Amino acid sequence: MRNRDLAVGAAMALLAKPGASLTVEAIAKRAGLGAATVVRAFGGKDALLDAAVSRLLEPLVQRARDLLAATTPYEALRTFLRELIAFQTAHHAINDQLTGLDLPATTALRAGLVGAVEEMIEGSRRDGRVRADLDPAVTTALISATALAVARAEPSSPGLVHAYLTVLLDGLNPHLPA
Amino acid sequence: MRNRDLAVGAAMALLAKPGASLTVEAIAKRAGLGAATVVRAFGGKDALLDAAVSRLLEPLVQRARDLLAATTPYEALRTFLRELIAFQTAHHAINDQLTGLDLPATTALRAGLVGAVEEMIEGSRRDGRVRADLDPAVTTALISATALAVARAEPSSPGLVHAYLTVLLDGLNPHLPA
Amino acid sequence: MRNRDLAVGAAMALLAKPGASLTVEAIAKRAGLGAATVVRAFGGKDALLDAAVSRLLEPLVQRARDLLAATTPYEALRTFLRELIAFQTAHHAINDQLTGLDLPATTALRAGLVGAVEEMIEGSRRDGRVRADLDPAVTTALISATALAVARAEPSSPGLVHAYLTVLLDGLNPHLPA
Amino acid sequence: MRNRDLAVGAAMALLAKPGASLTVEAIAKRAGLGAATVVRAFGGKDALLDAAVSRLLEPLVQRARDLLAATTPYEALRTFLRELIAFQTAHHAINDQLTGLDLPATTALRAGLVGAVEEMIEGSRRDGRVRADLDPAVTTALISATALAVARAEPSSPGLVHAYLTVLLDGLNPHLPA
DNA sequence: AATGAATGAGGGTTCATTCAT
DNA sequence: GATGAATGAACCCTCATTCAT
Repeated sequence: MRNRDLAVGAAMALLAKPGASLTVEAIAKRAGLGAATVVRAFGGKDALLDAAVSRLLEPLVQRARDLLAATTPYEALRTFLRELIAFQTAHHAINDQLTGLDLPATTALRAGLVGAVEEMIEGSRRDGRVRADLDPAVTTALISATALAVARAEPSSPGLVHAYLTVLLDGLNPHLPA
Repeated sequence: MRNRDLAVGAAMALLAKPGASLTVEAIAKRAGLGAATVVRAFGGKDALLDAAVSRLLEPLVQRARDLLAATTPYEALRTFLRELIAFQTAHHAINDQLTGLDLPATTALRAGLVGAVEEMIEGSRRDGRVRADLDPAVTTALISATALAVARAEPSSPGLVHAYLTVLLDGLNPHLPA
Repeated sequence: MRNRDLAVGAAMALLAKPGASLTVEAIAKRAGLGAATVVRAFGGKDALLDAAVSRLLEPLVQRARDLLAATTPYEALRTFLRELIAFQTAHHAINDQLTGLDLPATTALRAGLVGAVEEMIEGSRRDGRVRADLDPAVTTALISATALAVARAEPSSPGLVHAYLTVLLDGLNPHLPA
Repeated sequence: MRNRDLAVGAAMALLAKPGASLTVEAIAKRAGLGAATVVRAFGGKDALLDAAVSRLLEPLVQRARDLLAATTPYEALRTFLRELIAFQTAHHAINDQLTGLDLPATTALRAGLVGAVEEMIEGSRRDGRVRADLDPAVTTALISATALAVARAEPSSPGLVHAYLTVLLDGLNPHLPA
């Protein structure tokens, strides 16, 4: 099963490379394998990419859960947002060329990630660190969508990320002036 | 040529239809033309889509300029943001299937749009309506990236848009609590 | 639409050639066309072969109907059987490489052909020319299956066909010795 | 080798299963072996299938010889025809997916089978049980071809087999009415 | 000038066969 | 000797582009 790892690794590398063509042949070549080999190892392109994206997402979801367990929801949110953006920045292509594919494991992980963020939001609200006049689910959706976008912005810059975090967290602050 | 208009119109319609296949043939069929005619009229698929997207973007840029001329920068910003999101919502596909294509006119218009937003930001800062601790260019980039993302979020909802505008504008408010 | 005819003709020729490989590329090459052209003209391999086989079967079905109208059922049966075998002989491959394909028009024509033969059988029974102790539908199935087989036998020979017709028709004779 | 037996057994089972995919891998999996092992043991797919089909045909040929030794040629013919059809019915795929393959042993056995049937025919003729106006070799070919076809007919039915045997044997009867 | 028709390039997938372990 | 793994060849299909009419 070393092939699976090679192929997944190659796909992950390509996912991280903006503009890379995600064809089976390109992935196989990068893995030093034949195209037929990677197809056989996974049973189809979708399954291969599902495995690759899942492998990228897994530690991220785990990290979100760890943060929730280790610190306050609001601190978890602040920290995780930074890391989420860094991750997305490092994997530009992860949401570009994947439309139309069937990626069940990836979908499940994404749901897990959204769930973790929602916990952070809800906890922060209970702690009075996040405004209570917005629906938690909507707030979560807002964060997910915008964090992803900031990461994908061209050109990306540390300043942009900082501005995003500042504006977002201030905008979520419950103690706003009238 | 009248055919150019027909083709551009068809492409615009398809761009607005999520999930539509943006093949030359599909565009030509919708335009009531032959595929060869469409290609010949533009010299390639890229040029055709460039024309179509430009035509979609043009009134948007114009609207931004009109708002700047008609009202205060901050009011212009608030109003334009809503309309920008509505536009993106109505043209989901506009940024999905266009990666990797060479669209010079579209790029120029996007720059114009960004420029107009930047003027709004800068004016708002001068008027004390937007915080001054963030770089205007970065703030503009932040708005552009996130507005687009909110529009493309699945599932989109009025609540999400409202939350976005609320959080963003509050986060940009210069009178924040310590 | 001259391409369609060329492609269908090429497919028909290949169908008649025992052992010929019925790939899209082989058909296209024989038609003097590119593989993509024939696929485009029909929308898929199945549709192409359906058209080709249908075109082969059509005159045969028509001939069966004409015979039914022109002469007695029994004469029609005798004549048609000879022609059916000759046809199958000339198109060996017609039933070999077609398993697993979706050929709606062909299926319909085959049903029409079976229906015509059944009419011949039933009429012959009424006229006392075919034994009545066998179910007409079964008799039709028997004739269809065996005629096809005789045609496909390797090596085929006029003697075999004659023997088949003799044995079959004598075996169907209602005036058998005790 | 024990593996040869396993592989041949698996191939035989798959040959009996209509619609089964006769790939090397499918055969190997059913045999509980690796695909490479199966190929290595036989030197190629053709040789494997040749062995499998031969093993299926062998007892059939033996049965034909036994019948010839045990009873009158005509009785042997009648009995064997029934069994031949039953065999073919139970091994639909045996002649479907085998076209184009090189199966020397199978070919030899088929020849042996045809030889046995020919002996039955010739003996029956000598005994006055089968008409003498047809060439024995041709009559044999007729029987072989049609028996196979009846077995493969879709939908198969006991009625069809009975009709076939009735019509064929009556048609071969030497005492026909003028 | 317009287009139906044609196609080369490229994509995903299957499979008999080969090879390193 | 057995096999998981690898692959080249072949297949069907899509699509932007070109060409003859």
